[in-house]
Amino acid sequence: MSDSALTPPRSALTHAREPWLESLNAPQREAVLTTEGPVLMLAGAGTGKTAALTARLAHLVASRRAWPSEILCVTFTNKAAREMRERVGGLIGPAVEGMPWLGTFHAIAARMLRKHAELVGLQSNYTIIDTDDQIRLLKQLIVANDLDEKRWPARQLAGLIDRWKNRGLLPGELDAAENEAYANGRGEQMYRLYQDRLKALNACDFGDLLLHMVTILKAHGDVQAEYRRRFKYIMVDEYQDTNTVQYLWLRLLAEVKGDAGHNICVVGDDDQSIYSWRGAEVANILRFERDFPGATIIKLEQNYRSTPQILAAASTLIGANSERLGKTLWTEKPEGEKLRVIGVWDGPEEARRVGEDAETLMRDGIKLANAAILVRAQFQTREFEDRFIQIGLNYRIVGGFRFYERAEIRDALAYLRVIAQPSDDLAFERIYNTPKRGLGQKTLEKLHRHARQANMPLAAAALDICDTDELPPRARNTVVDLMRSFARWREEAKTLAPAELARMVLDESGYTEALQAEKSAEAAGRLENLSELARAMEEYETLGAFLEHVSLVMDNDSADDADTITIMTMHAAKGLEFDHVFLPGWEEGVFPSQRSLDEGGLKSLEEERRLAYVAITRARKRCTILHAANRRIYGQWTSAIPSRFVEELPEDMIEMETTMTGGASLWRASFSERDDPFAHVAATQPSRTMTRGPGFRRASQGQYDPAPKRIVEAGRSAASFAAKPRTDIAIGQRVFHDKFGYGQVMGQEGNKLEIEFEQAGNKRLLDSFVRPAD
DNA sequence: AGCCCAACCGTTTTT
DNA sequence: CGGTTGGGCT
Repeated sequence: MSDSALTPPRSALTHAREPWLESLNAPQREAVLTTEGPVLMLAGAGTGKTAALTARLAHLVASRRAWPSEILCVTFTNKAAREMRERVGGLIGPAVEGMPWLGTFHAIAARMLRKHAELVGLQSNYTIIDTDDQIRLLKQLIVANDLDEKRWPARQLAGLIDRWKNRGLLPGELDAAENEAYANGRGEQMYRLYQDRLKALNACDFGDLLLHMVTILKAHGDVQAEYRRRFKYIMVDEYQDTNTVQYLWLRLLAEVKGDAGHNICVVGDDDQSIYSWRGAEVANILRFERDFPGATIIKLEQNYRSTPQILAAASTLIGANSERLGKTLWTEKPEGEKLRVIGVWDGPEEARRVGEDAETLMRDGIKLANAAILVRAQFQTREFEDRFIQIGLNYRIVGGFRFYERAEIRDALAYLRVIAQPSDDLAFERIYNTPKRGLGQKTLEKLHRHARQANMPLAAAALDICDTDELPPRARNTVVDLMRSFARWREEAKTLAPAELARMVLDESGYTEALQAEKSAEAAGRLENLSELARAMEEYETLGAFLEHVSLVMDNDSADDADTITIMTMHAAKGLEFDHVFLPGWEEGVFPSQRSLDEGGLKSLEEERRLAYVAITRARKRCTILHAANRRIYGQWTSAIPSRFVEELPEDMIEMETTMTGGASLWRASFSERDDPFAHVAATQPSRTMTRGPGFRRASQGQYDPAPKRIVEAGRSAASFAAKPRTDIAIGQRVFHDKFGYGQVMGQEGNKLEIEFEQAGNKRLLDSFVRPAD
């Protein structure tokens, strides 16, 4: 169908004008040219999904089927949206500028909601609160309703409410069991109270953005009709990750009564569904054909990324799952290496081994940026970090706290929010005693009481209360000062650039000063982050514009160009690719994780398997899987058998290696434990057992001598080949390190330093990790 | 109001 | 083991 010969002249013309079609394969082209009716594009890993999606978008515009403003194109992350915009821009030029409806689910829903806010009792300038505010608000409600916050933690309630919202459930729509889940049947009541409180604050949380829009679209046919008319085409990326409320929202926008359905094209891969724990429903993609009858299904199966060996291994592994739509990846790439499966003694050895391999890569002239270590859980990163610092290997850990989640950034933003929106109580509460200015719980309570009585926001109440004698003189003076500052800042905000205002506020509030006084490594980092924030604000004309951006775009991609190996979770690696991929920790209890084995049964085990599939398919050239016999988890030495996923790999695609004496037989012994008929029943398998045997003793007493022949001496390690000692650092000098803080240089050897840290003790590391102290 | 210590807990993460 | 949190003490 995709061939131009089969389609009339128009297509020939199209080809001439649309050069991007040339580089697509047949199914990709079919996906681009099938513009009418529902389309499900099943795109396996590395099959050029984004290329097809962007080409389709470009095609719709170039062929005049729709104006850019008539296409709704939804992604999950800002990164994906940005990438799409850039790539489409590369194809059709500045026309993308006029694509207001290309963005994340949340950004688009927020935009719609601004327009129709009054239909759910909000004003169009509503605030979007994040998880932190959400928890604090719930905590207040829990206490106010005489619930024991210890027994019924706010986190748990927040989790429940999130899940309800993900499923599109309003307070009145919970069934009995659901309601029982919190505080003996008070879940629904608390949910309702929370929603009321949000409304009173003119705020909503992330879940509400979509849920409110679903409510509006359902109840107001005119609004729904308006959007249906507007969106001639709808495209959805990563459809397997959609949750119920997103699905409902899409249906309301796409469905046309009495018709086969709108021009909705969804792209996804059921085999890469790894987010069920945050509400994603694989069922959405599995059901697509039934939801949108007459759908065209197009499979992208030609992989442009990996070697045949990597694909075969991944395909065999995922074949063990049930309920798949089923795809078979293939490639024209030449034969490559087999996958390596390496068994090691313990965690430290695993890290040493990966470090050595990375050094070998460097010696062979391969850039470390082409390699990645993908772990199941964050705790695994530590072992690598320790080792890499020791041998001076450049690394980068992706994940952890994101920029806008850091306390100092959130504090700074809270100040700005109070300036922009005096009614933002949550922001006010956050900073009214940050930095410490001697206002405590009691003052806050009085403010709250006054605010409630006078029915005004906290900030207004604070101003008001100073005319009374409700507060003791000291507190009153402090509050007066603070409110004067806010009045002044609000005045400045009218003329000053946002970035300048931020600097002024941080200065005058005493925030900067308090951090400077701390003198710790952390504080220095925080100050750095704050200037980063101010720098980021330079691009914005108004404070309001910046805050809107921040509430939805919470990402922090600092693209540094240093040649570093990347350490990140498998989840975070989805969508990325690397020549060389290391997959450590393939042990029962680590991967698949103990929790997935204990809870969730087969379903969650299959999700772990999909995660393994995602991880393997990140590799372009070489994939190295490791498993350790012993590992320290939560301070306890634990021994484990290799992951069942290792067994599921096709034998002829892998090369086994073990560094342990006794060799493979030891592992075979481990495998044979699974002859136990219950071994494959997740919950009954005692997969992680404590060991008090020789292994435990040897490892914990540090007497284990790692096969010395394999260890590259630190002094000769690859990192120091290009040793260019820094001229700005000398022995005896005081230096600063982001993680270890201040220290004194005790020795220098090439680009390596020996430093006696004030807090962290003696360390050897690369000079690029430190800077001279001021 | 603020500091310190003990108890607790411990996947994956976006917006 | 190590980070966070909350309660209790000063």
